[in-house]
Amino acid sequence: MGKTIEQTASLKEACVQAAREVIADKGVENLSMRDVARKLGISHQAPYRHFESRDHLLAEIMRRCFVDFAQHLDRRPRTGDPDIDLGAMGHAYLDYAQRNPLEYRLMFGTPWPEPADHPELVQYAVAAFNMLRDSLRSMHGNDEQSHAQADRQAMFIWSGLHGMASITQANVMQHLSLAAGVEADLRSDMLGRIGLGLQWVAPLGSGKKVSPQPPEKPGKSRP
Amino acid sequence: MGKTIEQTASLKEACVQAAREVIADKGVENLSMRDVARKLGISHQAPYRHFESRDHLLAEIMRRCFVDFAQHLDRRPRTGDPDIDLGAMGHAYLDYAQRNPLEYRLMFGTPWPEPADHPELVQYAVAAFNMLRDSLRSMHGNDEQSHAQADRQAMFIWSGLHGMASITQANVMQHLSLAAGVEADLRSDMLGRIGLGLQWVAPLGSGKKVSPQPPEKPGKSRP
DNA sequence: GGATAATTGTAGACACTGTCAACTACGTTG
DNA sequence: CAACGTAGTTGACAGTGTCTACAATTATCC
Repeated sequence: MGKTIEQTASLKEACVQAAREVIADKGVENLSMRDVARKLGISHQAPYRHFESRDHLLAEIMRRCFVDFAQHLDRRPRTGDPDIDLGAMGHAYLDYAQRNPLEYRLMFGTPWPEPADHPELVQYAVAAFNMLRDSLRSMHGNDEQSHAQADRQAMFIWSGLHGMASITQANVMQHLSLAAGVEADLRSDMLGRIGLGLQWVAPLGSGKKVSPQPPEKPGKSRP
Repeated sequence: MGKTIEQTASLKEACVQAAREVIADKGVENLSMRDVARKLGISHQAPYRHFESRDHLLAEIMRRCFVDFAQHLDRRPRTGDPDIDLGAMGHAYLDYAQRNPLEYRLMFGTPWPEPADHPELVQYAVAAFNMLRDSLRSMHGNDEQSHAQADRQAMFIWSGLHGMASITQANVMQHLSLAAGVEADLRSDMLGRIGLGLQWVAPLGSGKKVSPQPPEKPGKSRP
């Protein structure tokens, strides 16, 4: 049987597409090479001509997700004000996670294959992170100290956003019986708190110990 | 062949133990019912007398992890000062994740089985979350407004901690070429920022929109 | 052009998985 | 003693990833 696919040259492309469809309705863990082969009407070994293994196929899909993700972050509206633009980036991050749950899960919720075997994947993932880091670095000086501060902020932001995104996707909040209205305004609240947390600087005499309670006097949080 | 296991009554227990060992050296995704059966020298179907399916075995293991985890959080040192004790809880959380990476991954990084089929799992997971929530609620009033504020703080803390824990476990930081010293003090820094973020209260006239940049005047973060 | 080599796809096997069904051994209870 | 429920065994079945051997097609080089 010869070529049931239109584009004979792009079976590789077709595999990726088919795999994404399979993932979409059966989940990542239930994606099988034989599924994509069946879906394309080709032999179960054909995909192996284009992808060394199931992991390599998955890695390619993940890589593309990171490209999409970075583009999504980059295409956010910009005002010129670094603070507001940073907030918009956080918004864009959570937006992507909410609108592309499968892709987000794939990138950040699936156990990664051995990084050494998939250097391109790592490279594109780092590129996505660098969008956040560069954004922050541009708001500080150019010395080592400022870079460190920007990186700390980047890790803080990423942690908060990723944590919220993955908790949201786990559909676990419905079991927590949260107080009324909390779930509805969660995103705004989280972004606000993250913004405030960016202000943190380690106490002066901090060799090892850093007291976890904040300095003094802000809002009427504790009535 | 009769009973190669000492305690004949506790084959169920032995299965759980064997499964945890398999997970420990082959990873969750590579845990197989037949593996645990082999490890115990019993037939491949014997475990099915005690666990309806692989998912049910996994759910039982996860449930126990949540028990351990809650105990670990509960046994943290206490000073009586709610702020400091809360900080210690964050510390304990990250500590558990760092010292029990397999268990943490199992609870928070593995796709959950259908919650409806495993109500006990959900129940124990919620109990762990409630330790954090109750801790926060005890620092506020008893009205609905205060409860909502506590729940928002709980979600914020959990997001930050979980985000950091899972990023750390993913071993991805080594690829980010972070500025010197950032990775070393990351935990203190994160806890400090989370503590500061707890102070956030939504701007007064906030119907839907909340500006993401913080109010005014805190530390010398931006030189 | 024609021989040669590389690429692409197929077919069959192997070892592995989860799980269903039928079977055996045994302690309890009527 | 007979009936029965329980725990464990054995054997199947439909899946899986991937190895190997094979055929067909296409590109390359003299």
